Amino acid sequence: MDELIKVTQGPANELVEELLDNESPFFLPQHHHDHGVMGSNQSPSMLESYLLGSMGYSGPTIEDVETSLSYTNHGVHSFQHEEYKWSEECRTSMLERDYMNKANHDNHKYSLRIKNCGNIMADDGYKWRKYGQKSIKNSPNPRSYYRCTNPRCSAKKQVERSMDDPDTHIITYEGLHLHFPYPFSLINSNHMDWSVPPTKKHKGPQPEIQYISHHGDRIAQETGIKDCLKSIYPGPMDQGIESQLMSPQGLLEDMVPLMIRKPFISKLNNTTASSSSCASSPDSSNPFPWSPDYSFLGLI
DNA sequence: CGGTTTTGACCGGCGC
DNA sequence: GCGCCGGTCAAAACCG
Repeated sequence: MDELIKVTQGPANELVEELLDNESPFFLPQHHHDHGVMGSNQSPSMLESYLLGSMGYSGPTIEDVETSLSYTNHGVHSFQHEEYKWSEECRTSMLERDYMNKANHDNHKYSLRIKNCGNIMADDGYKWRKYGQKSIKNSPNPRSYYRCTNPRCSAKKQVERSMDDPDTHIITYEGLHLHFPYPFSLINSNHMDWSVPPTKKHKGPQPEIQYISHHGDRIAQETGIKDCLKSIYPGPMDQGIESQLMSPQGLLEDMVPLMIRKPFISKLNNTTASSSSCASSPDSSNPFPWSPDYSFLGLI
């Protein structure tokens, strides 16, 4: 556990190296990686234990989400704001006020109700692979099962339409993401070329999610987010990279993962330098071997 | 051709 | 023990 604490106290680039390293204490072999039963009988990894124990982290609380909502919106466009809109084409895709199903809040499992427009699925910033679909008893809508495409990550989610509102998706997340969302992507090759922004775009129609207020304190809002990103970004933060990070696609800051990550990021912000002694990545030519879409790692 | 989705089979938990 | 139900697997189909 001392090693874990030491890692969190290192500078951001060292932290990333740790995260990239299979031998890192952060990435001890996961329990029940692909065969775990969703539920309470899954023994936590050391990371989870760490989050759960030493840091007093017990999964996202309602307060975390509330705090993150206020953080990401800076009071500029509250969810009660009657003029609040995402865009002309897609106005909702927002977390409803009753986004959290407290009944499912235990065991790192929680549900969100996300209202969409049309068929556009809420993009929470992670890449998911569908691994199953089941029709649910007493429900006309099937439930889809997704796993995070990052092989280091055992996060899962289930998505189904609400019975009472076909525009509302009920998304149940389980497990902790061990990386950042993919839209932060800066590397689109097998080499560490931070200067080349990615050209890959999402498939299909995407909601025009706008993180910048239509009305208010845009600069102040950007500044806060930039500071947050700079504290965890492993490479030089030139203007191009910054614009990528700050692109509308890159910051779905109102969505779930960042809500959960935010308390942890604030801890990273306050860290001081230390060394780490861990080995290199298994494939040093590709720092992100699981997917070119993942540009840098983080913790959720 | 490789990655993703679909879909029926399989499995385990749970209630009766 | 049996049946139901939800979750997962894995082969086939699909797609870019």
